[in-house]
Amino acid sequence: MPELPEVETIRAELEPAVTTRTIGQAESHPSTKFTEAVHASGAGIESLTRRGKYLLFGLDDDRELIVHLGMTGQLQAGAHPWPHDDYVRARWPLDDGSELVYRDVRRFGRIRVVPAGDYSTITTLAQLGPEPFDPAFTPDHLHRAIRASSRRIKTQLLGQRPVAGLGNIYADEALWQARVYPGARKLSRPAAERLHLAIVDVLRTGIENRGTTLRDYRTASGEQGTNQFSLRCYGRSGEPCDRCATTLRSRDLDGRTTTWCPSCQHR
DNA sequence: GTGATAACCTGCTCGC
DNA sequence: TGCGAGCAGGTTATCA
Repeated sequence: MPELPEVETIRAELEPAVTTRTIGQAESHPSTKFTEAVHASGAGIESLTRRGKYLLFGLDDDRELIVHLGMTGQLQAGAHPWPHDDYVRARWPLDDGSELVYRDVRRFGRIRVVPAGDYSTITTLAQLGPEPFDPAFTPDHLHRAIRASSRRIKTQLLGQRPVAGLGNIYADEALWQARVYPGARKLSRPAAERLHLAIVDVLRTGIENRGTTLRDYRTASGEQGTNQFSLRCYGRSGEPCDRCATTLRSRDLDGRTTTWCPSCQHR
């Protein structure tokens, strides 16, 4: 389940392998989620950046190849990234003899090719909140963004509008660290300041640990991340809270399994 | 426009 | 051992 730290880790590893390379005749899985991969054939790759959980390959013909990894997406580049198994959804051969390969078991990912900067057909990307490490992401911004909706705080965070890049793992971790109840619909100013700090901290730690590998996630070089050993809330239902020893609970919140401490994160 | 919910998708785990 | 049900969850579409 690649979130911002996982996508950033993959981006940083892929960047030197793909920038300045020219794409040959690409291949894609027939699902409409992936068929646009072939539209990048013949283009040169000028840059590889990230926005939230999206990878943006800047092409030399004023277009962008956009890849979202969904739940189980993996990207690797090299001479022989993967054998041709049933889960490879796209291949982009590169002019140095290597290839960029996208593999996605559950097919929740998406590949698009759009005019550079035109995200009008990718709603989530077009309406993405600020990057967590951008000066525009402030406690005040977070406070105002949360107040603008009556939805649960965790649901809003997963919606990518208050801040870009959070998924279920890092949202649970940040809310635990900030002592904010995930099902709350209002956020006080002091709580917004704690949550702002926590979001930045858990994502920065996640990047330093090269992501969280629970099942499918691998870096672009095929290695596991190590952030799973730093998790203090997500996936620990039934275990004692690191802060107060109260047993952590989990429940379904708007369709997402949510873990929290009923004592530290009181309603 | 907003909020809630279903659907997509497949490997894995668990209970029988 | 084998089978079926349920679960995991990011994004999009649909409906109220």
